[in-house]
Amino acid sequence: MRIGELAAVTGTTAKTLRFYESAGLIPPPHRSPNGYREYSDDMVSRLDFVRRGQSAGLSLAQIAEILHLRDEGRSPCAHVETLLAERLEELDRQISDLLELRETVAKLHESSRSPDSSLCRPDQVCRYI
Amino acid sequence: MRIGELAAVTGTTAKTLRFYESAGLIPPPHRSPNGYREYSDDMVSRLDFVRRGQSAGLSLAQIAEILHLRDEGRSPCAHVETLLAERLEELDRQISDLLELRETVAKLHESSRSPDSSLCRPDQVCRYI
DNA sequence: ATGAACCTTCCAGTAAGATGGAAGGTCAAG
DNA sequence: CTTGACCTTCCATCTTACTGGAAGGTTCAT
Repeated sequence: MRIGELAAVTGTTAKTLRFYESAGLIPPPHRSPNGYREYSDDMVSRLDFVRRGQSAGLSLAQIAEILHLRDEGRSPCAHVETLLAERLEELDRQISDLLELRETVAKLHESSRSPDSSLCRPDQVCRYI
Repeated sequence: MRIGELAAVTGTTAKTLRFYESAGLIPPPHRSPNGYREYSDDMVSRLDFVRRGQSAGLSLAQIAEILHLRDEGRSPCAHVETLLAERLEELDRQISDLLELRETVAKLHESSRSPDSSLCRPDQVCRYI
């Protein structure tokens, strides 16, 4: 199948697939005599894996690592477990950071809703922040 | 005060201050005869405001908007309230997205911890993702 | 007079994941 | 024969908030 069809099947674009190739996520495919990329069917599942990896919050670089392990015939299981554990820790950090920020912003917003603009003095930028 | 001193006082760098000037966050200051930037003391509070705005999760562009309103002599209160409300909505969206993602990743990670590698088949990239 | 510590401008690059466009080749249908 | 839908490469751009470095001017202490 050619790049446009593969893109349609996997819900992405030809542009993105060429980018994925340059990023090492998919191997350079065979070329037809006219120079067109010609993909085999198993690229579909590989790209599905990429999409699932992204849904799991992994970066393309991490997804590429996993794929490369597999390409070398090695089982990526242990590495995947590590990546997922790290991602989980990072998510917990991000979430608690955002919750803290949310509290800060909520307080600022609450105070900004009291329409007591007499307290708004020109010698400061904004009393709410 | 010169740029290095202002940077030290406000906890940033001369490089960043020049960048802030180019981004319209601080006005171009007077220059000494030798061409050095010469800042007045009220730049300190302006930069403190920038830092507080960032702590509230506002972008430099949003902070610049607020400062420009104030620079025009207009009260930014109403605009600030809108910005904070939008930021709060966005934070809620981000947080719930991350919580959802955390659930997904936690499940994947849990299943990846069962060391049943007999299920790891070479014809798929990784059964965990 | 010389070295350190400032300052200046300008240009380039970083992360991440694409996206847009130019200029051109290929192929099938009408 | 031409139109339209594909495909190719390469280069530039987007976002955000800086950061690095080159090449050079200024000031102060020793």
